[in-house]
Amino acid sequence: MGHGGGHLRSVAVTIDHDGALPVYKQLANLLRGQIERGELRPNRPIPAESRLMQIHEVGRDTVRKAIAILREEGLVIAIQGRGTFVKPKDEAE
Amino acid sequence: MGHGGGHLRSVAVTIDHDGALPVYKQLANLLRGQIERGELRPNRPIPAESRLMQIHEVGRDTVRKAIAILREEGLVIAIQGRGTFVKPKDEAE
DNA sequence: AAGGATTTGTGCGTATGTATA
DNA sequence: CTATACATACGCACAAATCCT
Repeated sequence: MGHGGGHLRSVAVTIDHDGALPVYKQLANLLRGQIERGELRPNRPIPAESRLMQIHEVGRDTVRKAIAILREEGLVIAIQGRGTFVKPKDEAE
Repeated sequence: MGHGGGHLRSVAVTIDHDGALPVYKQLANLLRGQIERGELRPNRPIPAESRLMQIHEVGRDTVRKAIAILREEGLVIAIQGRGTFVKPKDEAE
């Protein structure tokens, strides 16, 4: 289950500014993929907003909207002054 | 109870999306009433744009257009990074 | 204890795109 | 074509919490 197919599928690793999907949704999908593949590990911080802005060349508003999606999905938790951390799978809401 | 019954109150407290007046003008009227009745007090901030969006279920552009009217009327002053504040009555332009 | 750097939280300023009446 | 309304996107500024020196 999860996001579907277990076989190879092309997961976007770059942001398409002219794509059909809004940039913040693309970024959310990108980060979700990194979490699901373990590239961003549980209880570890994801890159800071300023880093994500640099890496993907987007504004802070876009970064925060993307992270907001992951927060609503319960995938990450943001802590003021510390960072945004990947939740372990068994984390209760 | 709820919204104050059906008294002869000419001041709208809700937004009518199908009303004759544009939503942003309705919202401006609503906020102006709250200021004049002292529900929004001088030198105090009015609810943030994001709050007004949630409360009245309108978009940001609509909120900003409403506030723009109050600014032109000299009722409030918006300060970037801080908020939008009710001007005291004796405030000079 | 004090100060600075980092990071998230909040809020306004502005511009553009899309849809509708 | 214009006015209204919402969504997206970037920028700037300040507050609050945390961390480090």
